[in-house]
Amino acid sequence: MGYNFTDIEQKWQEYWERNKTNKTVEDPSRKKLYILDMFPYPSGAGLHVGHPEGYTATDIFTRFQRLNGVNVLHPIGWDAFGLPAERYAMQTNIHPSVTTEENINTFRRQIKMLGLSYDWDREVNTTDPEYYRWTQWIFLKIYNSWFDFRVNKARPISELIAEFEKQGCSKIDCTLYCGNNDCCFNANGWRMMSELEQQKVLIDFRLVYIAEIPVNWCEALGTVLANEEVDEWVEKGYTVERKPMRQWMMRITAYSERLLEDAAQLDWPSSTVEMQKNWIGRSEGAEVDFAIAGSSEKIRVFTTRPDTIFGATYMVLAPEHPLVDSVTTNAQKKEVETYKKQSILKSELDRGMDKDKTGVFTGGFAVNPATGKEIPIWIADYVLMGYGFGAIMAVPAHDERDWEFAKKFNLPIIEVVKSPHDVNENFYVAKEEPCVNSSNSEVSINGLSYADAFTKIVGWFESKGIGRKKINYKLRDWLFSRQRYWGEPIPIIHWEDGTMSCVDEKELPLKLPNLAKFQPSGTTESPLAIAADWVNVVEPKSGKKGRRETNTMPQWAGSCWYYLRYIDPKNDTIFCDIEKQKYWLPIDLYIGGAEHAVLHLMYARFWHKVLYDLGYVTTSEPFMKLRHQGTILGENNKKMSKSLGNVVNPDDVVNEYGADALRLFEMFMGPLEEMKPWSTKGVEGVYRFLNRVWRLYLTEDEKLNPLITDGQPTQDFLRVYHQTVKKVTEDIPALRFNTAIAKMMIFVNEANKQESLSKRLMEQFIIVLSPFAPHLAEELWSRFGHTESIFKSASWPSFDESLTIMNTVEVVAQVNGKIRAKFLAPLDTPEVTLKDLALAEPNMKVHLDGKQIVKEIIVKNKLVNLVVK
RNA sequence: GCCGAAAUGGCGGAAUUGGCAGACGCGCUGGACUCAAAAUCCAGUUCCCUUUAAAGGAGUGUCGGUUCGACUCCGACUUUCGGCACCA
Repeated sequence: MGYNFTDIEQKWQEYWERNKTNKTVEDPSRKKLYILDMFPYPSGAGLHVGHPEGYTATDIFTRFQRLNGVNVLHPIGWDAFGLPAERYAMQTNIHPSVTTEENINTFRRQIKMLGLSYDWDREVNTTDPEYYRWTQWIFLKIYNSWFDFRVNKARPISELIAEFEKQGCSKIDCTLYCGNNDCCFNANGWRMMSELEQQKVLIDFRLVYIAEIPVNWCEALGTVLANEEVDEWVEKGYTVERKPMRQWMMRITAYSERLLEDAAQLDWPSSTVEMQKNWIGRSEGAEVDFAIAGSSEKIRVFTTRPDTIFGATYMVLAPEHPLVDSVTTNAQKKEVETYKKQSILKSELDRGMDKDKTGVFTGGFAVNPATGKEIPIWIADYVLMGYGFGAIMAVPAHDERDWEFAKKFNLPIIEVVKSPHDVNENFYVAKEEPCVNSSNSEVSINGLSYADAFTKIVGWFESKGIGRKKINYKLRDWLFSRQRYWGEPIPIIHWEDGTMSCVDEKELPLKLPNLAKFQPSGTTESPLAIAADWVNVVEPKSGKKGRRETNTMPQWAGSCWYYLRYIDPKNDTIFCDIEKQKYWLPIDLYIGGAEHAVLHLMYARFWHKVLYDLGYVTTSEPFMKLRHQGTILGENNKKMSKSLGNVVNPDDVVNEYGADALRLFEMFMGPLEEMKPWSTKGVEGVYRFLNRVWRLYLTEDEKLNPLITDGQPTQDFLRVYHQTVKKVTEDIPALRFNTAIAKMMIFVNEANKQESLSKRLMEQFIIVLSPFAPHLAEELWSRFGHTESIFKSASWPSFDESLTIMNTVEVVAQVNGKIRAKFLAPLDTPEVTLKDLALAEPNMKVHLDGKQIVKEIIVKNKLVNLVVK
């Protein structure tokens, strides 16, 4: 029988709720901290033990900081749009909003049961029209923006239109937007365009645009998936195929450089920064144009090895490349068509699976600008349309893939970098050796190192107007539309004349229509297409007919800015007041799963940067410090899963041991960021500790322990106390909760040995314990006669460094680095005395007997090491 | 294949600046209390040799190096986990 945690925890949870103990308001006179948990998706399964891990960590930090007088914003809310609720609706015809609300209620109850100190007045829910009104509003802000590479930031599209009206696109490098300069126009040209033509031009500039692209279509789900999402669903057994479709895209690629650069200053796990870096995939190289023999057209390629251009013996286009048809000769047409069809059907995943090189000759030839020779043009699916220009110059001698391909199809291999072996036997990709066989009448890079050859040959490209230095990124634009019902409607109307317009800001939120059935529409459109009343619109003035966009936003949209809404959750004139942001931003600590390393964390940074450029947010980065909680495995050391039957339900743990025990155990298991297995015995261990605390303070009949008096503590116990305060004070900000708890256990063990206990110390210890076990702490605090919450009436105790130190220390005596004796000496005993004390140890004498001391190492308060021969 | 992280008793882990390896907890062993059990309390618990103690030896994934001294620093390797994967 332990203490009655059920009553105590319920009592204090009700107290906090009634008294709004955790309510937070701006107070410029106080230091602030914004401590955030990753937005939970309220699934039907309820909370699992992984949730309380991160939540408890931030809660302890929050409570600790509040006890230190810091004004802490610590909110929670629900990322509630998403496919599971919609799939449930397809099966049952129960509206997703109904299941969503039920799930949220479960999550809220469970989270409150854990005693987390959220300010519940700031709770947000992405499916609430008052919330997604602003998601739509931000979407429109992004849509109505363009990225100006001249100033490296987003600007309102109206400023671009103003510029076009004045001077056309003369001051803009159009190649960065529409890929060529062919469409360029002057001010008059712009004015002469119809509205539809103008809109088409602007599409290439907007940060949100529609494109016909091959996407990952999942028939069973009735929706497309982002590249990043494909694996997840394929793993679950769904089939994902490639299909060209009209899709909404967000131009995240415009921010490649800034997302990369700014990541360096963030206090994030290095592995996460590294993953984002790899995802962005910056590489420096050159773009070069290869003329097509017998044509005025050119093939543009990206290469990181322009130094090897003299070795380019053939070219490869991606099967989807727009020039494929025009370079293909009649003789090769059939073969090329067949190959194209095959590879377009294959998903990128399938293409990657099979590393065996395949391809076909188009019959066409290009001219290598360095050698002047004609080289064959092939198509092959090892060249991807989505990277670079979807075309490569193949240098088989110095590239693994090109070498394999050349070997298979008998294409010439020419050594242009001095290689340690015959390049016909194997490729050589290293950059250490100088160039060879690389000269023509205008330029020679023979004998030059990689760096010098790179500079010289790119200089030659530039002088000839056929190429230039180029930085390329792996990052691709974000596929933003989903053919779903349960998501934010995209506030765009398509008119019968082909033009598009935004839903007026004043009409937001554009609410989801009520549907009775949620099955896919049968076409590739979302179920919204069925809601005729909602979809079809007429412009009141002109009578022009239009159709609403039926795609909805992906689940990531709502979580891209939720942390801003928490700052100002009820504002109905703006998504977040800028003055409030100035106080609260940026987020000082963000804790959540590592599975969001690239997706959520990259998308949110992107939106934040756009809003920053447009002047709606005050910082360039949202999350300054990020940590991931480690996965909690089942008791059998395997990932928790229903099929393995090793899932632990927090409800059960709380029922049996209480929330304080659950919190304490999750923190005691090991380092926050590491993966670690659950242990029911371990929960019992910390539960025993809480009971020891209870009994230390209260007698059997719940009277204050009579040993607690106004007397003085012993020197030794006073030291343990100060050591405990120090350890916990230092460990909490460093998120080392396991060692902080260990020290508190030592304190309680020592306290139990005392013949009398200082009331002052014992009261202070409750404060030290309170961030970890807030319910128990509140209860004990009240037993000392306090009438207000510990978190309102107490402040974090200070420690005296000098009192943490022992005045007698144990010193180790070593001979040749091996411990031969230990002895006690007063603190700061001089070295000479330490040596004498060591020499006096009987066992030292044994080991020193007959030997000569050649060296003495004496470390004050620690050790004496005598080196002998 | 490439990038990143990790490896310490029977188990989770501690030792953050090179200075007593194994804090704290679990488990286990013995004891106290009890008619008995639970709960609680006390003692012990890295391994080997030893009747015990003293004393000794080995020991932080493997091999080697630096150092008076290495879990900690350096080099090579093994294994596990996470990510990326024809990215030109």
